[in-house]
Amino acid sequence: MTTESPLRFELQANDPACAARAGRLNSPHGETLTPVFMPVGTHGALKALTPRQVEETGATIVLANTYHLAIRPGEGLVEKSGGLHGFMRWPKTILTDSGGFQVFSLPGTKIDDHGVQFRYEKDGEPVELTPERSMQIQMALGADIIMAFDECVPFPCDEPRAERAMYRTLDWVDRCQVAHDRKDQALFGIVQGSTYERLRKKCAQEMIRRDFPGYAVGGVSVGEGLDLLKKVVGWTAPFLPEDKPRYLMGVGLPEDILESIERGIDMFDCVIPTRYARSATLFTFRGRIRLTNRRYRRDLFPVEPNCECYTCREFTRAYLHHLFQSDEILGHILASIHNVAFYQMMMRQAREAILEGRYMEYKEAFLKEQAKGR
RNA sequence: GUCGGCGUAGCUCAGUUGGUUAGAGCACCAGAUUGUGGUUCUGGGGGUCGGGGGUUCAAGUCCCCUCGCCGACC
Repeated sequence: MTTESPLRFELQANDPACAARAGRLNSPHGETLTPVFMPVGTHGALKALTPRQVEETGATIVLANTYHLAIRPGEGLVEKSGGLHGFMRWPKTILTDSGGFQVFSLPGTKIDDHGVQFRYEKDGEPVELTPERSMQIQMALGADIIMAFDECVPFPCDEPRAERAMYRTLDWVDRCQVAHDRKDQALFGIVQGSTYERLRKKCAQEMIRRDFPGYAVGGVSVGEGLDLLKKVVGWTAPFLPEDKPRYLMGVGLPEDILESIERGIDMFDCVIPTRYARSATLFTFRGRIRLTNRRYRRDLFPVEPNCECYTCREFTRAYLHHLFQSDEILGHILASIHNVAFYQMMMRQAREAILEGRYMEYKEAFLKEQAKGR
């Protein structure tokens, strides 16, 4: 049985030397070239950026969050506003996360087979999320891609607990499929299994059997580090269907992303470019720089000379240093523009390299250059 | 001129009846941040305790002189 999906994924190229792939992902809101990085706009906004500025970075898909939007402003209002696309005025593709990660990231949650109770809320009412409720919210929000409600365990996690969470995730994904009845949204399944090869493979098999238009690898970016991340991806990605997009959730740093592309991942999201931007940490081909450092006080060069973003075209490091020292909002804006643009540039280059069959060379050169900055 | 109050980190201040190596907040410097609460966390550099003298085993603390600022009164 094949689920009909509003998503079309076309594989364009496989790198001859590794599992890296280039493809095209079409949603009702346009085309996205893969591998792709999706900037995160949890509350229906990429912090510090207008949708126009986000588009100018080259991003064609962004992420928002079920849990946060259900609490405020409530999915009903969003639905009345024309869904997330109308509410936040982002015309391109949107993916919503299910709220599953908040089980891991928010303190004071109570979880059982039925669902999760969040007791942490400081403002707004305490919330309960179940697979059904998560689907209900995500259908109202109206994103093009929505995620199954899963249980994400912390790291480290012993195998029995990881296994219980994995089977609960499988049970919940069945309930998500039953509850999801909108044909203009694609529901992705999420592979869990912590850092255990046996569980990852089992979970991948079970997800594939349920036939989704795309598959995510979840339960990473919880503090496991690059070595384990590579292993987990290596145990999972090769078993996922070739003709469906593969999404590594919550990752990550440039090196995390490049290593995972090599292992066959197509989609990424992470708060790092935007969060780091707000604390003055900017990405360059020579590694990260921290603009608040005194050494940039009189630095009249752009953040990254080879970057064509608005920030790098127009402003010096010294000016950005000054903006951060003065707590000017513009510092956050310009830094966010650059970091998001930098990630998009990195993904374009990776894609080009795959299409030309030289991905490994590209990755090695990129990482070598990054190391020079240290 | 007289009387009173105050001088401790860049800033605002705490410092017990005299008792180890004088503290805090902010600022500054440097790290951390992975399906986001613009946060938060973790380190670090900084002091002739206005200056000088005295009492004492021991003084930021008590005494004397002196300098500066503030207030009140002549």
